[in-house]
Amino acid sequence: MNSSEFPVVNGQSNQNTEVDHRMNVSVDIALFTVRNEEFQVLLIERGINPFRFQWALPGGRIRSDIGDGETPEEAAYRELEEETGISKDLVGYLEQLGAYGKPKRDPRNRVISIAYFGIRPMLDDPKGGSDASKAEFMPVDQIEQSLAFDHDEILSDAIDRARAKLEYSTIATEFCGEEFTITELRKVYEIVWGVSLNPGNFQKKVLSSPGFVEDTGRNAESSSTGGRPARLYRSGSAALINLPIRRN
Amino acid sequence: MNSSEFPVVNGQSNQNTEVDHRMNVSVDIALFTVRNEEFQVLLIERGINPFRFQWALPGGRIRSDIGDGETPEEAAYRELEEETGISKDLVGYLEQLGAYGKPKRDPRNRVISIAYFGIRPMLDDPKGGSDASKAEFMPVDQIEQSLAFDHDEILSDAIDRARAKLEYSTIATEFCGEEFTITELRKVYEIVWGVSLNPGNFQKKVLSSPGFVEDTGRNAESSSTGGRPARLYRSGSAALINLPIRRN
DNA sequence: ACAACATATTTTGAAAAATACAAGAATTAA
DNA sequence: TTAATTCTTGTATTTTTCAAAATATGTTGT
Repeated sequence: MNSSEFPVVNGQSNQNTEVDHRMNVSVDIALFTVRNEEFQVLLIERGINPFRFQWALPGGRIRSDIGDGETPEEAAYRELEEETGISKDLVGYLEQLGAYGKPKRDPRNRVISIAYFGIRPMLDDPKGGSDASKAEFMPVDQIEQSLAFDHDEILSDAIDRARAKLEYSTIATEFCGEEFTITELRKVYEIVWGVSLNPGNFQKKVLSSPGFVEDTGRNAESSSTGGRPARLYRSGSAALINLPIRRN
Repeated sequence: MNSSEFPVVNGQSNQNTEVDHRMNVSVDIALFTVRNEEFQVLLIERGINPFRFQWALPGGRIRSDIGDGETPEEAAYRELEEETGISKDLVGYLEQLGAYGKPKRDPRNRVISIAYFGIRPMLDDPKGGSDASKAEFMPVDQIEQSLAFDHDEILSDAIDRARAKLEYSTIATEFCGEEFTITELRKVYEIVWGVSLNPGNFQKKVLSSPGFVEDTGRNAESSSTGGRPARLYRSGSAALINLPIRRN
């Protein structure tokens, strides 16, 4: 089946090796948070064509002129800060979603994009990007227009990934602050999944999963609405939970 | 935090746009099978430097000179066939694993690799690649030397992914032929996970998972060693199973 | 040929574990 | 005291595990 009689090796085609197959490689980041009881994602408004004035995921090209060259993950953090002002230490979690490489995904030229999905803890400050570019967290189910490039597809995959990871991992704690109550954690599940969960069962499940959360020994400040003060927990050492939390 | 006062947009850095950041993009494929009661992966022996005579995952560059340009997945199938003679229709399953982009992963120049993980049904024929290059299925736990490039890392991730997917998906059936017995399916789990499972419980779990398998109404040919003839099943319509199969 | 045994698949049953649902107890503000 | 909220407990149901038995065939010995 091989058109050549020579062994073919990785990273080296059997075509004329003078042919330049290089292409642009970019990163795109779907950074999620829970704010205002909503599952939100960070978007920027594009300032130039193509897709000028349309919303897009933050991102940009991986640069080869920084040191020995940057890793895709380094590029993701750099672009996130450049475009939205959110620095690496404000990102609680980042993992690669995958590569998106349809030939025409960028109308200008061939660009392969490595997409990341990340989580930023919910904070009280409602501010978006800190620089001139327009960057905003927007509720994922209230995005009316379609996003630039293939970012609708990337965002859809990222949402699926985020929802799936809640089941069998402890990343839900990344949406919370340093310390949180079980109810706050449950609200993350309820908001991201769009369901309601039985508080008692949820509490039992979380506290019986070894390493999910760690008791701080202190209680949360009692709210102005009364009620028994909730215990404060912090994130535990486990990354995975053996018995999944179900969505129903 | 942004060093520029201009809005920064996706796929377009705020640097001098004349700078060429393009790089080579390749695909690598970890194609698994179960043969000879072993969990095996397809490897090729490299014919040229770097890493000459070392084993590597099959793969190669995405080409931009084919039609409008090929998708990464098309490149994966093409490279697989070119390097090992295994055509697309012999691959039961293929999914993207992720992008690997450490700056020095290829000593010659910057190459981003998009890795795929695939499954080929177990077949009786023991042949490897059909062309001049040396391609062989090798048991994953008997790979002594380290692989070329960062393929050890890619293979390790692919193995993890394959093992994890058995739990909550029906891809185990992709390791089997068109028709199979429950015991054959159980052996896939046992071999890939390296555990032994209770036959009765496994049977109950599989048959009670809607759409996992479909009864053909026929039995397998009785073996020469005696025993009750096993019922023949084929793969069902479901891709996911709600209650996972546990490794224990 | 036929009984007795071996081998392998499939089914059944009971104990244990996990889950869902519901109710109640604890704590504090109003 | 009442209301609101968190935390705990109890019970019925579902799932899972472990073990044994039933089924269906091949092999061996008489």
